[in-house]
Amino acid sequence: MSHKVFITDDHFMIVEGIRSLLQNEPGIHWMGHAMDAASCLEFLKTQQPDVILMDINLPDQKGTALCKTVKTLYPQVQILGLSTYNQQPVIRDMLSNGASGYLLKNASKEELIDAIDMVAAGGEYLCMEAAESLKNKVAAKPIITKREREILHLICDGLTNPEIAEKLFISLPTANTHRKSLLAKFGAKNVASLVKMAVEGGLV
Amino acid sequence: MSHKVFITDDHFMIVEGIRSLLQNEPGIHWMGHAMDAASCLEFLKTQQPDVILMDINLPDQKGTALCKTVKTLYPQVQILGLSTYNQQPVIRDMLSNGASGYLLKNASKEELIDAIDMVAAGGEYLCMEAAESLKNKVAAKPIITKREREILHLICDGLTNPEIAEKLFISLPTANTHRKSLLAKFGAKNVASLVKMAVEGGLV
DNA sequence: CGGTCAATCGTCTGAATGGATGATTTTGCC
DNA sequence: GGCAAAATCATCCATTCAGACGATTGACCG
Repeated sequence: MSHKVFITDDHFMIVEGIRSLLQNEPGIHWMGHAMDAASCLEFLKTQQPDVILMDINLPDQKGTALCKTVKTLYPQVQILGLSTYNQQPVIRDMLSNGASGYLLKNASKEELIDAIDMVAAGGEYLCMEAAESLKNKVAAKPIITKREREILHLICDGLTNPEIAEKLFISLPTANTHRKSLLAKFGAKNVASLVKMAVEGGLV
Repeated sequence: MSHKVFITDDHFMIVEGIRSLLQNEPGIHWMGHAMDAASCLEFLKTQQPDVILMDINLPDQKGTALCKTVKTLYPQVQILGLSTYNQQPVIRDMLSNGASGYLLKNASKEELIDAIDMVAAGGEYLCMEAAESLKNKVAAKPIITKREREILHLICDGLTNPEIAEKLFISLPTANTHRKSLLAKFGAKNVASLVKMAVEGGLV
């Protein structure tokens, strides 16, 4: 039986590469592509593929958000995350938002087809690098509140406690409290490592 | 006349995509690809393309370094930087290391061919996004010394002045001096913004 | 209603940072 | 050899940070 495959990626060259790889492949039915989240959802209104290859970084929406939306509206559609580089927190997010697998863009043709077959059959597929990095780092992104995220942004922009307090119309001790809960939640011993984690975790 | 094109990129899908786009294009002679810097240099020993499409992130070497090497050994070869996302400091590095242009991987087929024609003719090509970001941000990466880079790494890892001093067998005032010259060179008012710039600038 | 948690405000304190300024010793380079 | 830059060390001082406490308010939820 033939798997219907759709791709959502704003990188034209990637789309073209995958199309070229898959279009003459028996067992794969190429449905087309979307360059952003909106067109992807538009497409899904009329047709549902078996598998969507989905980029992490889309122009109008985060891949993780789109992933969640799609899985809510069309639970039977399997999603395979696609990304250029190995980014643990994002992989984690994708999987927890319903993706069935994750693939790096330097994967071979065989790996790509394997992955599609696996997730179309209801299984899971993680490329070696992703699996490796999920094992090694237990660095789960902590759950922070809306206010804390605000403070985190300002800290990353180099604002001090007094400046944050002034900007948000709160007292200095309050700003300090938020800063300290951020440090505690991230397990960081100072702003330096906090900022590094935040930037690398894509929170900024 | 036909332009000889070679590509160096470790992302199989990209290579495949570009090959698919270019192989039937009149005026383009597809020479093949290399997945890393070493094979690229190996290939150049026997044949020289007119244009090399070169990824920024290679497994064995930085694209910028390879760029420099190639331009030193084969000045007549034109290099076109290729990358997924828009990263000002890297673009700057590529250009100052001899690249003739820069292209994002979401470029269209027309843009790709235009770019190849331009640089093959000895001209320059910058994709709109890259040109834009080079104009907007004057945030040139400051020149820092080897020692300062060392300190910068430790700061980003969350080490304090006393810890850095102990680790590098230098006195606390010295560690502090290095930290302060980093802040001065980056124009950062505290570690938070320093770390952010360093991480975003790809120095970590 | 009672429990939990986010968000706010507070005090106290030692440690670390950031700014100013100057000096000495290597080291690299012409 | 001699210059310039890098790397080292130093003192002084105000500000800021980070840890350890505690406390109140309001919102949401079972």
